Formats: sequence, structure tokens, C-alpha cells
Amino acid sequence: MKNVFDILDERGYIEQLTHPQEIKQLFAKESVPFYIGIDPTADSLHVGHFVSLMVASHMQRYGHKPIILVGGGTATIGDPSGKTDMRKMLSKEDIEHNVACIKKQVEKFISFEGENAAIIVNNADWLLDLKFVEFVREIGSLFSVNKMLAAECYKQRLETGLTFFEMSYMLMQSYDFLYLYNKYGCKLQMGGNDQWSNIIGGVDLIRKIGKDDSFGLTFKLLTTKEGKKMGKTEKGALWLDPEKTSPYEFYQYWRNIEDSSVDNVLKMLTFLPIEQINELANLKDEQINEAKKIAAYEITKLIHGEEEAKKAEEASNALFNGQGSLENMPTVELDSTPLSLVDAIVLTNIAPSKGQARTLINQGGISLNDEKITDINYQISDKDFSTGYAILKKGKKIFYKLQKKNMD
RNA sequence: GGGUAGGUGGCCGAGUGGCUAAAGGCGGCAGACUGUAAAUCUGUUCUCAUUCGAGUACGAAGGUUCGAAUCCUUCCCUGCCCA
Repeated sequence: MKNVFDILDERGYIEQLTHPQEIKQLFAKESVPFYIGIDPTADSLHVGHFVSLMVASHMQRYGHKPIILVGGGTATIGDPSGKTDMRKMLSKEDIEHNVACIKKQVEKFISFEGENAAIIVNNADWLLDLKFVEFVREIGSLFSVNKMLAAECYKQRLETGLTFFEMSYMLMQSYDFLYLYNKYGCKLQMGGNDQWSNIIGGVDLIRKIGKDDSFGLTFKLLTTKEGKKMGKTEKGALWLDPEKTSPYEFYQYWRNIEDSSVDNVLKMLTFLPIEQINELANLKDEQINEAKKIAAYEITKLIHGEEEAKKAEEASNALFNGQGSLENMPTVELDSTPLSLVDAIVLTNIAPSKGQARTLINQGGISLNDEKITDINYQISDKDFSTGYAILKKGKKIFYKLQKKNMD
């Protein structure tokens, strides 16, 4: 059997490793319990977590045991890494709700049954009961403040201010690793590269207490060529929850990525064989659109299932190539006609306010049934529904199907 | 605890009594060009009413003034230096 290490490597997941040689040998030698942490700061995962789950899935396929740590305890603090401001704290109820939602999404990637079944743990279970003095004496004494301050993740914060509260985040994450090491024999922590400092904190902690088989690995963050984080949309993050980001929008996001990201996205976010990916990524110019279609389809399938992926693909074909049915595009029902175009735009959330709806119309960004409309007083009436529905379009890529509620 | 500099629209950052819904940049959106790409150029970017206009907004609450983001008072928060 191939070593997962090579898989992770050839697919470009790996950014940094604490002990490259040893980690590779470890993978070959035994089934390694490893953990990735997820902060339950929202009730859905987003693309940022996607990469972590992909890696965990690859690892599990090769016989290693995933431990998904949900940071119910640490979320009460908020990781200061890379943030310029202290994060707002979440209530206990929020966190519990979020944990439950996250669990469902994780199940799409990782099996909780079988030989190397994954487990989910919540660090609230051990962190909340810690005694302060005890913790500081036993764990805190093993951390050098000088070293921590030198860490990249704190440097930025040193300029704007950093509280002790936030600094202890690293200690807690390190303690998590130690706890999992002791309880489940967890030897490896994985995470996004922004977690590097926290990860080596844990690796060092375990080594300081006399063990030498703790390791850390970080993945590359998904970024565009300019280094912008991927997964941002005009509405904020690209969520994995279909209620927050519809499968159609999700599909379209990947369909529209820039050429230079195709290779990365295919490798990191799909399970397509590497040979096929290399072929696809080599397509030039206009042809690379084929690769994007495949990427969008595969990624959507992973998150939302085959059926939703097909629907999204079909809707997109219908809209952009004029073939196939319009049935599956996002639809909004209208109570009554006539309705002003401005109102319809706000109703469909195409624009958040009437003012913005008007600017859109004025700038020629709105069309109805393929006809550009520049009259801000336009009233949508029955004649726009001659085919039974009306297509409202913003810009080139955002479509909504309007339908009347009571067709009589 | 003492001293000092600050808190401005999604972010960064000008503005120090009326011409300020507040320069500039970033980000976002739209238009042109394209391949549902990138880059570039143009427009736009608080809310309601697009006719005039009105309402909210410069950490919070009060006050001075015909008029305040700009002045005064109290409070909250943050940086830096000293202890």
C-alpha cells in the first residue's frame, strides 16, 4: 500500500512538518491516531475547514484514525492567531448548537464506523474542569513567554495589544494534544498553516514531559495566486451548509475560479486520480473551462451529494449555454403582480436595499427575461410571465427564477 | 496607580465649529473587454424617498452654539512610556 505521506505530498496539502522523516516512517509503520481541531464559532463549516476534512479523509482511507476535536472549550476564548482584534465570545448554548451542526457535516468526509473509526471529542470536557493554579504550575511552567512572544502569530498582536486571556489559547491547545496523546495515543496534530505555532506548542509540550513521538503537520491554505484566501463570496464565507450557501451558488463559486487555481483546487478538494488532474490542469486557454466544470461538479458532489451536484450543473448549463431545464435554478415565489422591479430585486436578495437596487438598474446590471432594463420604475406584470416564469438576472452570473405564488 | 496618544463608514486612514454623508486607499458590486478566467479601464458603494428632500452616522451619555465628527463635562475602551 502506498504511504499517505506521498498522497498528501503529491496533492500539495503539506506546508510544514515538525519531523518529515519520522512522520513518513510512522505512517508506514502503524495506524496513527491523529487529530484536527475545529472551532465551533459558527453553525456551519466553511471552505477553510474543507481542506482539513479532505486530509482527514485521505488519512482514514490509508488506515489512520481521525480524532475530530471540536473546540467547545477554547471557543469561549477565541484564537488570537492572525486576528487583529479579540474575538467576541460565544455563549455556551451557541457553542452546543454549533457543535451539533458541525458533527453532521463532518460525517460526509469521515467514517465513524469500522476498524479505524473516527471519533469526535469536545475539549470543553476536559478544559472546563481544570484548576487554574494546578494548570499553570504543571503546564504553564513548561512554556517560555519569550519564545511565545517571538512566534509569528503573536507578533502582530503585540502591536495592537494582547491579553493574557488570549495568550493562554496556545497553552490550552497544547494541553488538548497532550490529553489526546495520553487518552487515545494521538501522535499527530494537523491543521491549517495558521495553526503552526499552536501545533508546535503541543508537540513540544509532549516532548518536554519525556515522550518523543509527537508530531505536527500543517496544510497549505487555499489561496488565489495573489494570496487572497479562497472561499469568500459577496455574502461572506462560502458555507458548506446548503441553507447558507445554496448548492447552485456553491457550484458557481468553483466554476468561476481563476485559471491558475484549477490545479490546486482539483488536487486538494476532489478525490480524482492525480493523473486525470494533471491532464485537466494542463488544458490551455478556453479549454480550461472543461476542467473547471469538472472541479465544480466534483466538489459540489462531495459536499451536497450527487443529485444536488447534477441539479446545479444542469441549472448552470441552462443559464449559460441555453440547454437543459431551468427547473433547478434558484427560485423565488412572488405574492402578487404587478410588483416594482426594485422591490423584486430586494425580495430576492439580489441587492440588500432599494437604493442599491436602483444603482444596479441605472448601471445596466439588471435584466429580466434577457432584456436589459434601465427604467427604475419598471413594474413587473403578467406579461413578463408569458412562459410561466420570469428570469431575473443581475450582472452576468446571478440568476433567479421568479414565479407567481397563485397561478390561476 | 502616574504620564501620554488615541477611539471616524466592511477594513485602513484623512478631517479639528458651517462648503462634511465625511478626502484617499483597500475590499465589494456593476459596465466595457473576455473564456461564466485573470489583468486593465470606467462607474458605483449608509437607509428611505430618487422631484425637491428626509432620517440615521464619526466610542457612550449629557452640555455649549443659529450650527459639532470637530468645543466642554462625565463615563467606557485601547496603544505606548513609567511604577
